[in-house]
Amino acid sequence: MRRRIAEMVSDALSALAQAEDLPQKVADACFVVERPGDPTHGDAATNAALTLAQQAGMPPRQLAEQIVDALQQSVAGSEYLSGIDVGGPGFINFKISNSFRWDMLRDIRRAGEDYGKTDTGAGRRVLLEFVSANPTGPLVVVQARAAALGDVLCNLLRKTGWAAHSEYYVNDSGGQIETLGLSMEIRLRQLDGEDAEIPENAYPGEYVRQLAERFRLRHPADAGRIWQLSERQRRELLGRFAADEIVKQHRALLDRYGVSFDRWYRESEIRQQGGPQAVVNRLRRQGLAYEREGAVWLRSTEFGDERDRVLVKSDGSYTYLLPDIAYHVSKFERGFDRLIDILGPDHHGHVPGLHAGIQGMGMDPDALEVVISQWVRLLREGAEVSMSKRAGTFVTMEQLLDEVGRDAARFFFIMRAPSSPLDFDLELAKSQSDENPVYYVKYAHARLCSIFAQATQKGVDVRSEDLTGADLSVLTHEAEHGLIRRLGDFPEVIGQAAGSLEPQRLANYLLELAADFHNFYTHCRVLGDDSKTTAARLYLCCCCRVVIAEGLRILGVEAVQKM
RNA sequence: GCGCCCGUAGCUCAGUCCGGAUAGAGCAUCUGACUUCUAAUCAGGUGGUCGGAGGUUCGAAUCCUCCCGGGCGCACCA
Repeated sequence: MRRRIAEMVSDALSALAQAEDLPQKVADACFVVERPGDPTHGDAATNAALTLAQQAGMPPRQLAEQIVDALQQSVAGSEYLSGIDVGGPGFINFKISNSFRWDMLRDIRRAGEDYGKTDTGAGRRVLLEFVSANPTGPLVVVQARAAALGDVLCNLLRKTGWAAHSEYYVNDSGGQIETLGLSMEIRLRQLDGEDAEIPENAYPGEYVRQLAERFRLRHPADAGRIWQLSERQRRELLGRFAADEIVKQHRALLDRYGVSFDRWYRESEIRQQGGPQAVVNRLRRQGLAYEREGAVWLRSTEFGDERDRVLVKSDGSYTYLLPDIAYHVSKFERGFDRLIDILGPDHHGHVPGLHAGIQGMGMDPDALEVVISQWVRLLREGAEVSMSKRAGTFVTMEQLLDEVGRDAARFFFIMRAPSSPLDFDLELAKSQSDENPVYYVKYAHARLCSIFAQATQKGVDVRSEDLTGADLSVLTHEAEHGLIRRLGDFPEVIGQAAGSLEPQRLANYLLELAADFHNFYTHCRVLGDDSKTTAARLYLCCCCRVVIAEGLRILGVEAVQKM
């Protein structure tokens, strides 16, 4: 629609230029057609006269009048436009016709859940990596945020025509697994009645003790035999066992959260395939890696990094960065031409090295987009819940889910821009009341379902063909027009949210849509005496329900029938 | 010190990418609306130096520069 209007304005400008009322260059200047914030200004507006006034050498309003004159012809010929005028400092406002509204509703009903789907991605392959928590302890609240974000982005990208895959990178190798093994060893000694202290560099959590108990239960034979192994072998065995168990727990918890991954990619796989070694070899060959003080360094300053980064430590073990570069190389090799990493706020220092590594390996660093998912601050009764592990007040993702539930948690995380630190009010998220935005949207959906249930009782089948033929011309109330207009915005919102990787746009849209619906519900009785009005309003309700349900599906929030 | 993010109503935040019409919601607070499809709702009132200062522009919350405040990062940790 807006594109059509833009063409008309363009044509009008050319016509004016041709008639020599305007300098030629005005005809190809830029302007936008958008929806005005204030509905009384019409359904679409262009700032053409404002941007071009100076070049045309006349006041904006006067130019606007001329453009409007030139547009009159085409507006009169369009079945989708019903009016045009000049407003404010020189905006040209367009009013859409009723037939446009009706056609749009029919499009929505025909498309159903496919409404808003686009082919922007053209089937190109994109890989989203998110959460990727170390398997050394329970998932925490920031990871719940990243999980919701990644899952919703994945849905949005699929909705816009991308072949999106989600992946979880499991750091199941390296120093931290050894540390985990050490922690297990201490706990096993304690279980055997030894008076073993937990050293500073081990994980102190209670969960390690539970894992140790499980190890004894599962492998009673090994539990005695491990003490004959070398320290290194023992810690590796125990660390691996614990990490595997923790990964299983993470996976189960994420499942419960409604987040599943297409693939769990283990760092140990990358290592077994020799990925890190291959990276070092190639970088060395190209002079992009060098040895200094017994360590191998990446010459990342070559690519704009502020300092070079260590790839292989002087003790021969890898840094986090090296296998991660190898992992990203594998992403490209597996045919993904766009990569999105969602990282926690404490990891952004890692990005320049990764970019440099990718570039050094001959890949396009711009193909990797990094989204930083910011901190979450938990509030309880207005006070911050301290997240200190030592103080023992720290809240895990599991506790959060137990307390507020999946839908509220996901919606709250998605409501805010990823780059903004988030205050999560536990009381508000839990409250089953009008204060809670999650319920506001869900309630709109439940209300719609309730209307359909009533309609069915009265013998009207909302899925039947007779509704398809409803006469939509009776939808004339302001609340109806507002709702229809909002429904028409859905594809654009999807496009924006997916394009900017900012799902909060969709959450905010759904809140606005729900508000429009509640307003409509209050002012326009659906199941009334007049069967024509009833049919048309049911038709509108069908469209509204589809859009809310589809929006909630993308957010991973359940669209309930009853509340 | 350097880099990234944030600063909009009493509180929590949209809006910033792509500059436009009197800057929007929710919560809090005040006033109204249930014999009718769910009042988990609706209508209305109160509430603003868009962190500050310059600059660009016909026009700036939005773009540029500088400054202030808060968070995070700057390891042979991950």
